[in-house]
Amino acid sequence: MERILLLLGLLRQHATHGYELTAFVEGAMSACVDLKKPTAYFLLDKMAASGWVMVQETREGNRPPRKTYSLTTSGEAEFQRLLRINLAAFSLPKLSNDIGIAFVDAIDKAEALALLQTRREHLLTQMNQTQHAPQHAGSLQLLIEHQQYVLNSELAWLDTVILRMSQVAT
Amino acid sequence: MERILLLLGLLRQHATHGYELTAFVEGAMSACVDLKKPTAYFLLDKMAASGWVMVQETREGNRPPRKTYSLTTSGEAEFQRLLRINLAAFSLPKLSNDIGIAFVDAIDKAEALALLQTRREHLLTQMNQTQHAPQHAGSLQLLIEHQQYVLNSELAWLDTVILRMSQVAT
DNA sequence: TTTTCCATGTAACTCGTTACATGATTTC
DNA sequence: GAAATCATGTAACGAGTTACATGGAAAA
Repeated sequence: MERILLLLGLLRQHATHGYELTAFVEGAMSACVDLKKPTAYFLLDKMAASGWVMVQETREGNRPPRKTYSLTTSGEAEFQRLLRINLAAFSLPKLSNDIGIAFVDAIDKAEALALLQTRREHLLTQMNQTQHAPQHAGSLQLLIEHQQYVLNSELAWLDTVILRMSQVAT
Repeated sequence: MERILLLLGLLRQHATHGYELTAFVEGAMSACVDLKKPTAYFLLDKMAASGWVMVQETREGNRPPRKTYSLTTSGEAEFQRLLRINLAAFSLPKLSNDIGIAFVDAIDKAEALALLQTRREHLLTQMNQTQHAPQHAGSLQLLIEHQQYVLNSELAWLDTVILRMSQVAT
């Protein structure tokens, strides 16, 4: 549902074909969005079948033909509907990645600290990637800002855990 | 994989049957973990087939028989393996719930602010539930603390977005 | 000349959920 | 007497991923 909203929102800004769409999502938005090519093509088909987008095939020379999608009136309506639902809702993804944290005390303190340092480096790598992400127009940029904000706060939390742990007796 | 780690970790603390396990997870841990009964039963079967747990059936009177699971040596080894992988890794769930944020500017400022207020209330409700969650032993408690920390930081972020938006011209 | 890019898809698979089935037993 | 609790599962479904297929064109 978020993915449909995303595709409708992007197509609303300007009509494009699937390849360009997925290239943009997997490129410039890869830091905060996960949408693979087959899923995108599948959803675009579905959206066309639902009448939310119009398809127009174009062929430039001998290149593989493009299917250019553009929002219909009912597509705009669906976008507005999904947008309202999404903005009003809030749900944290449970069971994210820290089940391990719940059982840290099952292993040696020194090794646990080393593992958490590795985790910390992965986090830093992701922060780095996010900072090198290209600038976006308007509220699209909020997505990236949020991602950066979350990574920052996760780093702060991890550091308090590491600190607490290194102070406690083995 | 996180779910297997969770089940192994809980069974390591003390052997139980599926019903009690799922009752605990869906009750005391419901704030930070999502694991439904059928999934749990399915995974317990799988874990037994993999030799990570031993099954012992007991029947009390005319009650439905219980299958009590207890960790084997290879189960403990698998737990240790998964724990190390999980602690060292880090990955944020992408496309969480704020695709809508990316398209806020597609709707009227006043309505957007109202929708975000609704979102804020959902957030507060979740914070409330988390604060009423029972205390856990040892590092299990860290899971809940993290959840509370994340909710707090999400609230702070949402408030900056609301503030920024209410200051900007329509 | 081999790799990468363009452009679209299909098929098989994994993982998890929802809804349902069963049947005795305690609680209201 | 009806509803909730105990205790385990099955079947159908949905959403998304990976791996693969195709085939020309541009770049290295």
